[in-house]
Amino acid sequence: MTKQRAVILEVIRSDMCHHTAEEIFTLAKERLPGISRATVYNNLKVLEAEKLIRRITGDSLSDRYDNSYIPHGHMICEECGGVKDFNLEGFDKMISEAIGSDFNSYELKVRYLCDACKAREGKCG
Amino acid sequence: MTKQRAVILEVIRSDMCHHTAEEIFTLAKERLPGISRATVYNNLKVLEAEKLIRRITGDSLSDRYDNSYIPHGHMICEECGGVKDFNLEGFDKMISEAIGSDFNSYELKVRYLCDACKAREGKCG
DNA sequence: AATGGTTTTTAGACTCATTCTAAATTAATT
DNA sequence: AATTAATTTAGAATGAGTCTAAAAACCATT
Repeated sequence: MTKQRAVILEVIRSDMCHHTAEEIFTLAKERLPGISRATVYNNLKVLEAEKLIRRITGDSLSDRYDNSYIPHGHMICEECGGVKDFNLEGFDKMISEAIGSDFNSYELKVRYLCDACKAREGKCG
Repeated sequence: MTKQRAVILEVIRSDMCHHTAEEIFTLAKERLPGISRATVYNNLKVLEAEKLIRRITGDSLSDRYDNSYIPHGHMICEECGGVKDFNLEGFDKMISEAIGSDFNSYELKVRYLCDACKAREGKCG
């Protein structure tokens, strides 16, 4: 665990946002001005392999990172792009039965309209 | 519906594979040698907006396309990369309840080890 | 079947996230 | 301290996807 890797992990754990690699790079640079982009990418891979973080793909152009490796759902507002976590009771068992096998992990993204954007619907401005 | 768009749709519907844009481009070119990559990308967007196909993101470097717009799960073998479809009975209702709202669509990917790769595990060669 | 207007296609340039590379640095081990 | 292995760095390279501007196809109306 180098100091670069520690800072990257701290950045990811410092809030509940799902940051992109670029955002993590910017935040890490505030503490380690010399850190390189490649180091961020390298360590994001290492940290995911160590199951300390989880990569979430396909929400935006760039991948994002979740500070928890434990699988859970992501609900994404189609209007504002905001991402929230949610859990599904008994979901693991349900998947195992559906696919007829154990599994290693899953990724679930639900696209919806969040309350704030729903309230704004149809209004001007 | 131009002839380019028709060919692209036929290519996607011609098998149960989840092709990348590049693969679709190559296959479409066999029938329309003059077709351009940009046309493929444009039409994939149009076809998804029309709910005739569905984009699946994050399985590999490039996006893939499903010949059905109806949401369903994808089970992806971590060893060979093979993708299969599967369905979850009553899943829609389960999600609605979990997120406390209606939703527009979802994407579910499960990573596992397929039977063929499981059988190969630990063997040499 | 010519007209004018809109939509689509095309080729290639462009963007941008991510990966690769090779040299330099750091950490770990003897 | 010397040796080896792992990590970091800067920048080049890759490659999926987007953008652009000009040409072509399509459409509705005379």
